Amino acid sequence: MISDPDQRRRLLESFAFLRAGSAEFQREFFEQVMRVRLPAGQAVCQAGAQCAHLPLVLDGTARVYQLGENGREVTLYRVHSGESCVLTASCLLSASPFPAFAVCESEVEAVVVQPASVRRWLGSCEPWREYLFGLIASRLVEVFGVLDAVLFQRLDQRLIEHLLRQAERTDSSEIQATHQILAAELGSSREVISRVLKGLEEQGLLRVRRGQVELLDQTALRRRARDD
Amino acid sequence: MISDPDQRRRLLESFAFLRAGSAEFQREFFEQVMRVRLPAGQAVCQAGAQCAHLPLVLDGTARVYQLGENGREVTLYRVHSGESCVLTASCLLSASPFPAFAVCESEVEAVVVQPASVRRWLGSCEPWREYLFGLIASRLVEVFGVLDAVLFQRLDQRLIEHLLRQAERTDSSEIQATHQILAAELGSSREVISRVLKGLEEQGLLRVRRGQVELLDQTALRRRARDD
DNA sequence: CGGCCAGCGTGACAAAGTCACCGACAGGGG
DNA sequence: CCCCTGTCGGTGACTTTGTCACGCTGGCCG
Repeated sequence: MISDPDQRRRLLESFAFLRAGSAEFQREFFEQVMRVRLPAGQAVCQAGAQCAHLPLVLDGTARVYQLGENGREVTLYRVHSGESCVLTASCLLSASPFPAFAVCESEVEAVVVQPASVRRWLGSCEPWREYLFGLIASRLVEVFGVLDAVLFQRLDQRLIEHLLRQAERTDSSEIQATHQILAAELGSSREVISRVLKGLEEQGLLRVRRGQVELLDQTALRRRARDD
Repeated sequence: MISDPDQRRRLLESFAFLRAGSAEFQREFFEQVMRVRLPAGQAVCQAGAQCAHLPLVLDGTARVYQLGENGREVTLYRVHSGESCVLTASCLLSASPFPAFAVCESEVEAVVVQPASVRRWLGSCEPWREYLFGLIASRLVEVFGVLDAVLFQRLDQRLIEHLLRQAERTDSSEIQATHQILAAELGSSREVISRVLKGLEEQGLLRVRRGQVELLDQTALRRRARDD
């Protein structure tokens, strides 16, 4: 139950489906939903677990990833503010076990919805339906993209692309990340990332320091990521 | 529009959501839906295309796969009788482009639903909602499984698993498939499949002939797939 | 100061993908 | 019958990627 008018305003701003919904839907939404705060590093879902709630993220990001038996990882996608985790949604609606892991990357502020409410609103609220299906579709596309990258693209290109994206996101040419973290991102292993980075450093495209990578020539890197 | 009583009976048998739906829903369904027959080998969807209809398969199977620029493929999942293609569904509901390819493996008999009907029934018919969400969830799980296999499992084990599944499906120890087809199934390349098969043949686990693989010692193969 | 440990480098090897090329086989037409 | 052609499979040489074992280093903390 959300009663604070400020919080209600915040939810309305963050979620278009809520603005688009009827007054009854909004009333019901505020009544049924619960606010939660999760610390950074908090595990949200374990593979094989049943999902008990659908979280809608207001602030912060969570990372959803696969884990191999040898300890290797791949990031599947991230849940940002205004979004929700489709995997959770579909597991919850079909009572299948969650086939991956999720963890909070930063402190996460969210509201959680009971499965029963998720179901009911699917029947009663068109914007809510659109919202969920939109999420599902975009996630599917993302996951397919990951699979495509893993199978059909060279690691150096993928690494460069990721570094460029990261630089753009933080608006800085210095990316704070250990080789281990980059490996987990791309589904590779630390040693390989080390080697590739070293190669790129020898070509003068970037500089490697403990815990960070500095991009030197972003245009050359972009070119390298495309054709090579 | 489906008017033939036999066909209607057949649809009712194939789709539980239809049996579970109200009389009005059934009437509307039979009225809105159209029967199609696609020959084996018919391409159903191209990457980047917009989906115009949601197909519900009555008979036959379709294969959904990713295609890399160098020509390599991976099978993502198959659509069997009684099922439908979630990718199509979600693309259609969210107007995103289809991120993969789909092709009929055998002759396929299906009914197609207009996007408008898909949407309307989501609002009006609970069993239809359950059906679609169930499909989405199971596909998601499958695709995640493929990604997991590609990243974290050895090719020989994956190949063996696939051959064993195939043998079980056709209830025969002889699998009809070229190395090329096996490679496309697993997201590998022909040469590698050839080499792996040769290795297994040298261990006396199977026999390779032109266009087919004969499994000799299924228990040993099963053991090999597990621990190795 | 010394120990500890996360982060990184490296060499040797194994697994997988790529490229080029060849031979073997099947089926059809002359 | 033979030859032609296209599909299928085998092979060697090489590259890329993953794995394993080990060792170095810089920073933190007792």
